[in-house]
Amino acid sequence: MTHNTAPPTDLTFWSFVDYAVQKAERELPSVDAEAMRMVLTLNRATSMVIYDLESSVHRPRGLTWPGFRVIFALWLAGPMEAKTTAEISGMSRAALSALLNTLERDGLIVRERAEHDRRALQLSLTEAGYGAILGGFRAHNRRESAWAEALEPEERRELVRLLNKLMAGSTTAQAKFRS
Amino acid sequence: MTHNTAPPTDLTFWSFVDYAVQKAERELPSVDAEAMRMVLTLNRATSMVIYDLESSVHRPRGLTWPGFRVIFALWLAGPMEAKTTAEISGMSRAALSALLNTLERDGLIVRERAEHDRRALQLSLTEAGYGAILGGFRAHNRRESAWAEALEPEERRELVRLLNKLMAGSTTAQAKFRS
DNA sequence: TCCAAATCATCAAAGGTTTGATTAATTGGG
DNA sequence: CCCAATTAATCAAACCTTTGATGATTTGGA
Repeated sequence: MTHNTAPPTDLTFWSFVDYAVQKAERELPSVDAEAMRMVLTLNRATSMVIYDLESSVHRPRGLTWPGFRVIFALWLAGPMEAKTTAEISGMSRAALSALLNTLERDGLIVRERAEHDRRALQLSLTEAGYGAILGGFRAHNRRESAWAEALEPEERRELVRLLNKLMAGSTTAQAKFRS
Repeated sequence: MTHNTAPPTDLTFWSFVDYAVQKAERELPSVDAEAMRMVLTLNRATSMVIYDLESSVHRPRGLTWPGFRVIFALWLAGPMEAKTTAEISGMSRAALSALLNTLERDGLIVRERAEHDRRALQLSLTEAGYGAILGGFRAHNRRESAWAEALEPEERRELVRLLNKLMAGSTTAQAKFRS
């Protein structure tokens, strides 16, 4: 165990990436440092953006981040089966089930049995749910704009392109997906 | 409410971004579509990568994703105060407090009072914790490599540069940070 | 010196996530 | 036509996160 060299005392959420990559290379020479840096940076950037959106926009309005994602999906892809909602909002069916209890209790969505398949659930927004997403999304999008301003338009497109390419690679990488 | 046009029935986690951006523009003409696309894509890509790492590497080894982050930080930045651990692993002090109960119970870390300030907590890895991170991180880094292969080396560097620029902009954007 | 303000950690309540059952409904091959 | 396999949803237990409150310590200025 090589905990001898004292780490800088002023490590921050930002500066930790550089420090970690260098230290890991010394500790474990076989490490893929560039991959490590990429994943670490991706996580940090996303975590910052989401924390800002959730804490400054959605929580004050009574929604959690996952709650927002579901209402948002229902707003845009309109009444649909719960299975689809889970898929496009990126959560497991079990997680959605639990989340729907809260959203239903708060009067934002309605659960109904699907007609063609009595196992399936049909989800739709209530008027209150529609109102919540309209107001919430405007504020949400203003924060998105503020973040986006950090990059030039061309850089934003390039970032999106690279992220899409990364996601497309998940097949080759044999990534595990949420079921 | 304009839920008239039926959404495609084959929406997936991937394809939802394009659909959502277009629909939002029709629904709310004032929307900043490019910012929306950027944040949506950033979230999806990160969510896929983290889900893969957590479910294929860490959970099978008995660690959660947050648990891994803490052990990882302690491995690289050595014995340190809990406050610093929370900062560099990106969680609130309260969240870390709860998480430490599990890690301590599992014998991976040790909590001690700091000598210079009896309010503070000094955290360090146990031998078991050190063993867990060594094995876990190797597997973790192999998955990171697999993901990184989707991009050319130059593209990986550019992605990191853009993400860092985005984070740097959080100051200008007056983002809210975790306390 | 002394006490109010600041700082560190934990607690409590409400919520969301994961994995691994379990229950209900539908499907498809024999 | 019927039953086994599949599929949709929910449940249960264990965990992590958030916000807000509470208990210790330490600090800094009167």
